[in-house]
Amino acid sequence: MPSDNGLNLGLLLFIPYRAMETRVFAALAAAGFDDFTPAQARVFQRIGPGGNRLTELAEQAQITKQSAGFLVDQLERAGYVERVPDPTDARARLIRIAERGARAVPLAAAAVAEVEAEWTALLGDDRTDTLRDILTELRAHTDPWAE
Amino acid sequence: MPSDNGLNLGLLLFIPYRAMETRVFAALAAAGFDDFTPAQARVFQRIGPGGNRLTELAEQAQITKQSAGFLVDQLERAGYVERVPDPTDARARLIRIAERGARAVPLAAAAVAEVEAEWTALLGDDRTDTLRDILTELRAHTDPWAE
DNA sequence: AAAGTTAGTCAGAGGCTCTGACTAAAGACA
DNA sequence: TGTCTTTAGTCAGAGCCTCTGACTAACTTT
Repeated sequence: MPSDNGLNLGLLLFIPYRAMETRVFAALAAAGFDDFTPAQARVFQRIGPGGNRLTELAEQAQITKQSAGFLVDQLERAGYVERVPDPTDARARLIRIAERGARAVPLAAAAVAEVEAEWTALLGDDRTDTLRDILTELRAHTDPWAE
Repeated sequence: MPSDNGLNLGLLLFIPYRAMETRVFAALAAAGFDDFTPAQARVFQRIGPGGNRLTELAEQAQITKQSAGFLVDQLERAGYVERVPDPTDARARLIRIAERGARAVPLAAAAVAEVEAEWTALLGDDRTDTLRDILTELRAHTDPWAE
């Protein structure tokens, strides 16, 4: 599906995304956080400071709540997240980052920062800022979850 | 894994990528090409004009050759690709786009173009060009397959 | 000619995601 | 209040995807 000018933007977006994911994974695995999968991480990544309901995580990750539940079960068993009752709704529970998860987060953030720094060294400050701006703008258009 | 300035670049790249993929899928499904999966498409997408060996497709898609073989089997059964002997190596076969696949390609390209046009309308010509330039530069750094 | 490498397949296991059906709690409303 | 509808989440089952390990056949190197 080429465009008139090189690869299509979809694939062009995917390639660095994949590179980032691989790097963050490798960094976490090297630090002993090797007992989770990419699919679990994609859910984990969406958990906000106050916790989220399963349905929210499912919608944001664009998977069914059954799939999200399956992944959260595993994250919970591995100690990355915990489920606590939602005080405002007895049907729901909030999924929160648990102790082991909280230890992984700064390592992941550091790995992200490292990759971003590499990219900035390559592109320069201005173009990196521009990239972030453009992607943020695109997000507002393509992601119903943009704040 | 937030950065100091909004979402991390990984997620920011992923969101529009996903949007593009979803749109292309929907367009193909609407035209009757609904008998293939995202995983199959990610392999199909890498097939070049002269065909490719299974191992090449596997490496580019970053999956094992067993997985690639599994997906190509299905694409072949559905008529999207065909395997022909590689004249230069009797062990290998070239995977080429077959008749049904060839009919899908222009539809996919049109869907990509439509989404890119939407994005251009949003961002403007200059910023779209800039985005493509930056991503192409990033690709050279993150993708061993960059030509 | 022998040894090592490469292309691809077979077999088996486990992980991911889906659809459909279900329970329980919440919200709407007469 | 009591009923109806919606929403949060789970259970069950099926199919798809991906991996590791082991293997065959053909090519390359020595």
